[in-house]
Amino acid sequence: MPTITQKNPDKVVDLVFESILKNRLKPGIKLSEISLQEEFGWSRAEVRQGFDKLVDSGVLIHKKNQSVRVAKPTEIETRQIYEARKAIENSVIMILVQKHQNNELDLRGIDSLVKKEKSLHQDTDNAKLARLSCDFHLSLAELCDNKFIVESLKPLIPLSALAASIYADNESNFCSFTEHFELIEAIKSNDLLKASKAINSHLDRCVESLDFNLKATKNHNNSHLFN
Amino acid sequence: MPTITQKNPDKVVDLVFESILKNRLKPGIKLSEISLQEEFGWSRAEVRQGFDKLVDSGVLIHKKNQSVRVAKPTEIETRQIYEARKAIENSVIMILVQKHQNNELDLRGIDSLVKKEKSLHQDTDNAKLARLSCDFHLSLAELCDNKFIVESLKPLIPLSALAASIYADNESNFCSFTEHFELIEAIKSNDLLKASKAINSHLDRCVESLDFNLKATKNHNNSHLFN
DNA sequence: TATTTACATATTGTTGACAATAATTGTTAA
DNA sequence: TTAACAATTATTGTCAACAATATGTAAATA
Repeated sequence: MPTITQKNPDKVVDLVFESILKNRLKPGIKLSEISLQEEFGWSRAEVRQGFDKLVDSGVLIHKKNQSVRVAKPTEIETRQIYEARKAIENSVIMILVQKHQNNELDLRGIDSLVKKEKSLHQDTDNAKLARLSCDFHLSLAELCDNKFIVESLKPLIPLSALAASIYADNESNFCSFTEHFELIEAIKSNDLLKASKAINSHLDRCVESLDFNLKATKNHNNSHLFN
Repeated sequence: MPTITQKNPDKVVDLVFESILKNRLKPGIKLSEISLQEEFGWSRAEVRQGFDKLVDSGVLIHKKNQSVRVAKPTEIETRQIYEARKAIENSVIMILVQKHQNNELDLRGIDSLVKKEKSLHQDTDNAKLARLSCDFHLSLAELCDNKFIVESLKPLIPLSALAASIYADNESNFCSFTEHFELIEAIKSNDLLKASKAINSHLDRCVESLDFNLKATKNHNNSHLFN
């Protein structure tokens, strides 16, 4: 975690991202500028700037003169999101294998992440598990030391979480920690092809495990959105 | 080209992108909110919103209380930019080959783009050629029908142009149209591996053709920034 | 001449006010 | 009761004013 001082609009972005990953902010929920202004003491302009960024990344939807809403990815969009993730993350893994081959890769952070996933899986704490799973994918990207790659992937993670929130009947095994483990093993084995197959099939299985007929059956309440 | 009505902040973004691709806006140039306000009749707030987006994408740099400046990618950043482009564009090409295998790909637009490149190359019109070259890469991405992929790639194109503006001694053959032609041929041959090699080596050669020692030798003037 | 200092100007940062629009509530009539 | 309409409230859209900061200029000093 970088400790650079963060402007309030960026705090808005992080808050919304975080709340989505925690499955507090669900697809379609309305977010008013004033509510955040009052809850966190930020000015309307600052909240608005944060919302603008989130709209740009596709995580929030904005129609003129209406409050922004949390995105509700359609089936087509969900498939596009995962296609884009495969595009980026496959390259991420290729870069990491090459780094590992050159002994330039420190996987200790990732290892401990997977361990945490394993232990939480036994406790069946779904919310935290989903959160860790997202961290896993973003942490891999960050190991590339390439901010452009990280920024490309970043918005796709909360979007995936939103898709899961709509279409995953059982979010616990939606993004499997055993596959994460296998992926790390593939990197450690310095086998490009094996690693490529691991990430692709992992992301493919994430989509396959979704049931796009579940759609509107889930209903959500608006309490305790942010914590 | 979609003809949806565009808000002024987005017009600011497009204007800056366009001016960079035309090589009018060069690395390090200062852009004041007021100048754009006066030149195009937009309000300061609108210009500011556009600038915010451009800062997010890395195309503009913003230090507190100072005017935004056009980014000056360092050597390391330039290599990262192209690494990210390889990540995304390699997947773009893979998707296009698969589409072509299924007869789902209309390459006529791209074909005519490459033809234009060829003819302009004979006229040695550098500015327009560089512009077309950028269009080529973005058009390929758009053929994927995946807005998330397009949005990931989009900011990397003007950043590449800025890098070229600093480090390319001769921008005419910096991004070679013959390689673009070969790339399209590879897609048409339905050969995944050939196409993958074509895009990777093309982007590699773009970086290799740069001279990172040229740096500060070029000086720029500030007239006629936008047209 | 070169450097510093003080002053004046220009630009950005922030906020608040007001207008425009949407969402909600209330009322009436069928 | 329900539907349609009107009135009210709440929220967003826009802009302008002022404060804070940086930049540019010119005088003063060594």
